[in-house]
Amino acid sequence: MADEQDETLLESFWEVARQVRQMSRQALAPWDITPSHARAMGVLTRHGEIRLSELSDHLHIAPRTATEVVDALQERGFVQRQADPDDRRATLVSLTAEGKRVSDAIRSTRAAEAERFFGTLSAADRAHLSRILRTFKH
Amino acid sequence: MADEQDETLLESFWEVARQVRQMSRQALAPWDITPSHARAMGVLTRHGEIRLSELSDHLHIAPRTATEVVDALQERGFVQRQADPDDRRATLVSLTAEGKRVSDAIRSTRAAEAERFFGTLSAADRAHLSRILRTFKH
DNA sequence: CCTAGTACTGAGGTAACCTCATGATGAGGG
DNA sequence: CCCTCATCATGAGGTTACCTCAGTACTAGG
Repeated sequence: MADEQDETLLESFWEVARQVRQMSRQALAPWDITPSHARAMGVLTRHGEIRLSELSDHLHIAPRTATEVVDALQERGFVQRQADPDDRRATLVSLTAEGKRVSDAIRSTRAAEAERFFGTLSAADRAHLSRILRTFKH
Repeated sequence: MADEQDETLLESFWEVARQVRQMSRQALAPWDITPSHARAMGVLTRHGEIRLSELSDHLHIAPRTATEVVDALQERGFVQRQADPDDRRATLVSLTAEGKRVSDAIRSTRAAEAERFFGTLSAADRAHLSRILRTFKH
């Protein structure tokens, strides 16, 4: 039945997600950075200087958690906090020069790993998968 | 380029995986059980009485972690430990009657949730997705 | 029977999240 | 003008889901 198939679909998805997660972790090992920190840097690369709350929105995490991520990245010298001149409650977060450098390096390595992972798929299947996944866009 | 596309493919995948995880959590809320515990019960449903180490293999987790999962499920009365008569180092884990009952209930609810989630896809797309995901099978 | 390996578990740790409470600030109404 | 209410970040403390390393109990092979 459809139910049966959907459950295995769910399981297959879970399984592949697990592999993706593991791959991601390995790809990031050279920089000794965690996936969630890397994702935060990706958002900062794409959006530039943004508020902490904006960052948490993009990452789909609670603001409090974004604070922790920024703490960690700041400690490593990858991001910096600045007071928002327009709203003294807010703090703006941005990548440092070092952060940009590392973010770019990560980005290209990740792309290579993704290529290796999804490379076994035919171009048609890749397009298909991409289209199907996009239909779930919130 | 392929790189660019693969990176977004990776991101799309991540995004959908996040939704699936969230859905899973919600579907399990009525039983106040966590996804990882539910998965362990699923393995026990499919395989019956097995060793703790076998359980950890099926779940792709360290044996030590399986110990913790079984501890929790045992405390709730869903599984039981028995000494393996053939090897006194080993312990066999199995579902209790209550555990079986709950596992079945979870299974059908999960299937319904999966149907709701993947239901927006056409039958063809579902088949496609299923096939593509299976090609990653370790 | 002695050594090497295997099965589980205690101890302790990490990543990635969460909620709730609090202090500082902004914004709109009276 | 000030008073209330919402919003921003963060301190404190918790949870889930993992991990490694060390130790104890046991099996198996020579």
